[in-house]
Amino acid sequence: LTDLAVKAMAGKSKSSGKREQKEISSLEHLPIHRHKKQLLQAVAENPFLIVTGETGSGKTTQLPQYLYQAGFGKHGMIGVTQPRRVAAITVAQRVSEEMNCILGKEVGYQVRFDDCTSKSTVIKYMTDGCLLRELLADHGLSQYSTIILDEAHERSLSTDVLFGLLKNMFKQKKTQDRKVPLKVVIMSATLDLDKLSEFFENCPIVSVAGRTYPVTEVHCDLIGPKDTESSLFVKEVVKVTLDVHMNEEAGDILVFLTGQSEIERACDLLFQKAEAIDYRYDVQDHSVEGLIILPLYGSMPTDQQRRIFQPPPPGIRKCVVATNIAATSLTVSGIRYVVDSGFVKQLNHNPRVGLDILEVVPISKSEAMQRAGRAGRTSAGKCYRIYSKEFWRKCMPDHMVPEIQRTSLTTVILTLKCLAVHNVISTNFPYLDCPEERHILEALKQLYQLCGCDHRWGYVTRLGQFMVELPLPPGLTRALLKAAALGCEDLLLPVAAMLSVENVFIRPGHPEKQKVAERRHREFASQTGGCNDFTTLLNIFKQCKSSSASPANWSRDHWIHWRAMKTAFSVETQLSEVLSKLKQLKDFPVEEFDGSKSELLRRCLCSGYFTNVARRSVGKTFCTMDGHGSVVHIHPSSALYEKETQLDWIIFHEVLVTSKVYIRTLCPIKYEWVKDLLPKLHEIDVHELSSVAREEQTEDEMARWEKREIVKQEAGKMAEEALKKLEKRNDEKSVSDARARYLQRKQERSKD
DNA sequence: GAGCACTGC
Repeated sequence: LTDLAVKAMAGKSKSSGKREQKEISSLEHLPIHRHKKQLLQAVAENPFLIVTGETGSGKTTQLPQYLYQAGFGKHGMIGVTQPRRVAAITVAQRVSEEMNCILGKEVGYQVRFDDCTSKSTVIKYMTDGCLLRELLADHGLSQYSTIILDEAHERSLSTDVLFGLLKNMFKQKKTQDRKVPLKVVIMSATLDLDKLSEFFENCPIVSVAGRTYPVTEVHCDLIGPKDTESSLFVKEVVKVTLDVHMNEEAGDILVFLTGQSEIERACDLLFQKAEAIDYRYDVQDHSVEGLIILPLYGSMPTDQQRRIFQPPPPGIRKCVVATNIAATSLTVSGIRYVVDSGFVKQLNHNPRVGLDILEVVPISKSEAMQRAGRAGRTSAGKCYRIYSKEFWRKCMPDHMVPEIQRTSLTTVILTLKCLAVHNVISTNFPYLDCPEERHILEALKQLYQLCGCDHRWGYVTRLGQFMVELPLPPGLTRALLKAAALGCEDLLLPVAAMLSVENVFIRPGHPEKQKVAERRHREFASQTGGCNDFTTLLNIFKQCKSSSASPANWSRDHWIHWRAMKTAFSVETQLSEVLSKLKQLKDFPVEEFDGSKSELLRRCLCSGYFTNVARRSVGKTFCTMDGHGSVVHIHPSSALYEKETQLDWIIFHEVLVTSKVYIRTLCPIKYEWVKDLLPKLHEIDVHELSSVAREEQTEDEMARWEKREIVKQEAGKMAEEALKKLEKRNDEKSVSDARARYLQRKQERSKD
């Protein structure tokens, strides 16, 4: 938890410094204090309540204390959820200080890998994912008197699921075994409040003033509705940033860009204005005419992040060039100017091609307002937007599409079914924003394929109940359970852990160092035969864990991210604990293995990844067998890159869509291993899986055929769209190749 | 011959 601690400290030093100057009585000057009576009365009289207020209103720290003082904690804990772990920890720290008690006693927190609560805990801060886990174990949330969902406007996947479940609990009166009915408070910035209120039985809304300063918004008109090239906005951002630096009064600048490469390019350009210094190879302070330039993104080493929070020397201006991480996760103090690129990198799931695509898209108006707000935390500020008013009107949606409408829903559907919500279609389950039906159907199909739900009507299976206990993507869960049944989970646990954490391979910016790192990485592959990326991950895990020197030093010497390795070790421990509990159950499956030992790992992987089977097609390309028939390429980071022609059938962990459609982390398999599983990919009619849900059992054959045909047509359209996107990025040669492949595939299909 | 935002269990 070192890294979390660093971030927690960064936030803490700021707030505790403030607190030292003021007495605890200053809490009474918080904007929320005036609403204390009104809030307590509203909670007492209603099952649901919405509290809205900007940053600095004190709602997160004060409302739970008010409720506690008013006796709401007598019949159960007051649970407060946060979308992020650091937030849950820091807020709990702060409230325990305010209440003058030891953290973990009356006030505690729970996040993954760290439960800091006790029997005496009455106010519990936690991540929303943790509460969802608790709900799986205790459907009535009997430990709690009150649930507060904080930061609801962020619409995290878990918060959205909790919305529906808590509303259901109220509707179904599942709270009958309670002494006192459960109270639910939703805390949100001012977004769609009427809709939220309507959703929660027309509950009252209490508005609390914030404590922020005015931010002047300036449109620079450098980007219009027609500008979509990402190379464009980096230049424009740099231009505006330099303008701000030259012409504006003292005050630090926060620049919002889309990702690491754009940030590095922008920093390079900023430096070029003075002299050619490559900041990446030298961590000493550099300044461009009184400007310190600091990149900030998630995968950056923590020791470099520390400098972000330090104030600049007198007379020097600090400029932080950051990803969206600075919008919510990290607070940089002293910011007076924000430069907004207007774009964000977002992972979107497309059910029609079954691919996750990471794409650069315009932000929403509410996200732009959130970014601007970062300039008004300590004094009045200014926000420079590089895009025009027309871009704002035409290209930016009012609100971000919530995560539940953008991601694969397999895990969500499994969770709901395990909570006795068999009917997952919107006509039954209350989604605040309903995912498209085809998202739900695709999730049902995948769940069925992994044996998590039943063929008839999609009821959850025993295996599905085991699966929900493991915090892993469904395919990987299935593979791990297979391994456990065969008694070889030690082989798969480290692989599952390594696949759960961010990429462990360090890719240095310096070309020479990059070669050294690459050589080191290739050794890991060749040590275990050089033809299985999963085994390579297992190899790294084992070596790092058993390294005689400190594992941290070992990681540095081998160009491996130590931070990610530490997380992988924690994940492996947790998965191992969950698995051994499951194995103690009487009906946990036990199977015999009849193949050779060298096949064991791959055979287990097949049981979960047979939905990710591909077969070699023309040249170095592969064709997926999941029904989409997408053409994919092996990513150059794979040990099997440039060994394509030696391969026939393979399974892969993930797809990346960048300049081509790449598959990453893969291994060869034999057709016999998946032969019996493959029909499962096509045999099921997804509408049958959900027919009970939609109460359409009587629906006649014709209508179903029609629907199936529409789905097929859409899949075809989507393939064309995906290709069009690639054409833009590729050169003419590869475009014509792609087109040829596409036409060939189309012809082959029509023959069938 | 690539280059991947951010969370969470």
